[in-house]
Amino acid sequence: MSGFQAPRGMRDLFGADAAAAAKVESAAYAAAEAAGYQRIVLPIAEESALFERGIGGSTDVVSKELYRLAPHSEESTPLSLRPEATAGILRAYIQHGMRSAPQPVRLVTVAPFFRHDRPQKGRYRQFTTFDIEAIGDAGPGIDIEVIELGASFLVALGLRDIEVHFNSVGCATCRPAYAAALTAHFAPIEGELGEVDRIRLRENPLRLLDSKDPAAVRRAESAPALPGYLCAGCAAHAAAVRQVLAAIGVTLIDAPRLVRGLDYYTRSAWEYLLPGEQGQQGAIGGGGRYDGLAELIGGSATPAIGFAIGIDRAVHALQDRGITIGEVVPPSVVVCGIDEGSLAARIGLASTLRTAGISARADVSTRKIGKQLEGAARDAAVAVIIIEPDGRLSLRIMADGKQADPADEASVLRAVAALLKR
RNA sequence: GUGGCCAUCGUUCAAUGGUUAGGACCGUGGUUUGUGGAGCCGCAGAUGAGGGUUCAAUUCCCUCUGGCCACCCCA
Repeated sequence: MSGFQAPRGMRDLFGADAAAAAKVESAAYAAAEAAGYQRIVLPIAEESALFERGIGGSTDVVSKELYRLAPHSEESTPLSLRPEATAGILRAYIQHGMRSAPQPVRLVTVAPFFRHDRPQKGRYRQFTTFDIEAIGDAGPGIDIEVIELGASFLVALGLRDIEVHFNSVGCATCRPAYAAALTAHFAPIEGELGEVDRIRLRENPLRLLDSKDPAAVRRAESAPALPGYLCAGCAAHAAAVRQVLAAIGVTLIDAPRLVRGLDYYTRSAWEYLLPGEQGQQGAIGGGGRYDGLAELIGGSATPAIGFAIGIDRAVHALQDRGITIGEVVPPSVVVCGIDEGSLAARIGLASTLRTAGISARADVSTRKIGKQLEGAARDAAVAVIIIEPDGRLSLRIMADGKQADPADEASVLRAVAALLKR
């Protein structure tokens, strides 16, 4: 068992796992496209500066987890593997002048992303997410559309007990005042805080609300609440989102301490959570509004909103609940032959069947017919076509073992088509 | 990135400081050489890597690699 292994935190997906992931991916595209979102396929790498400026140089995602590519030559611009989708999508929006298209521009992608984090179940260095971005609309209507789209996608997958935790993190005008209030609130106990929390106190006090440190948790209970500090615009926006979602049957759970990890979020911020799941499994996705991001990366002011749902985590959650979403489906017809000379005929006939829209494979072995039938039976084939030494074809129905008398190709093709139609 | 637990055929479990590391599943071949998932009989396949201790290491120690858990972070 020596030799090469897949890199740490990166997996080989095959068999049922690959089938499930593919199914979730196609369900994601179907859900998004049905709602008017168009696919966008982006480079797997971008200029490092895009992520540094867009996501925030002080975030863990950029400061510690970014896969920076070794420069190929002295002139080359530093590139990094994408750790998330939003920055790249907004870059494409700006680059291609999508602001002259009808707004909002609705985009969807299901793609792999890379973060150099310590791997764990549900947390991989290469992971796949389902991303939706709606760019160019300040909401709150589009907020509601996007939040509902993600929630109903997860419910339709079979995760009926998904919870939507919602908060408003304010905007550039109201958040500074709240941050100052939090700093003032936690400052008296600075000495009791851990090192990490002390840094947060200085750099991003909102994160203190997320701390697991007992001292910080206790202090957080009496912390001022964000809603009280929202400006009139943000408060009205959040109220509208809550009200309309309630009206259409999407229950929001208020999460005043929910603070998304990336710096660019404004106003609406939410997470899709599975209650009762341990570790990484619970946080299946999250989203937010990022009205300031376009300007940060050199575009004109453009409001935007989006979410990311982890495909890997969704698959794990489904598997943990015993929900089968995808399985390997072998071809329904196997073409066997009595003697080796029939190989060309076997492969040719299998191809003909496929052209006719029937899934089929040839048995390309030199095994005896009994072994060939055994293989077909294990693949749960519906029918087997046996090429007789004289070139005629026998159709055998696997369910009952009935085998018709040898016939010509045209009539066998008709019989197979009729059989599979039932 | 910090701390902890773990590592035997493809899978799942055994065993052991000392001849050929065992079973089950899976795979593969045979089963009077042209008719199926069973049965029977075969075959193949592992101590993650590198060091060390020892007469002897898969077993003890160290490092690395990888997995999992908590933290962190987030999808």
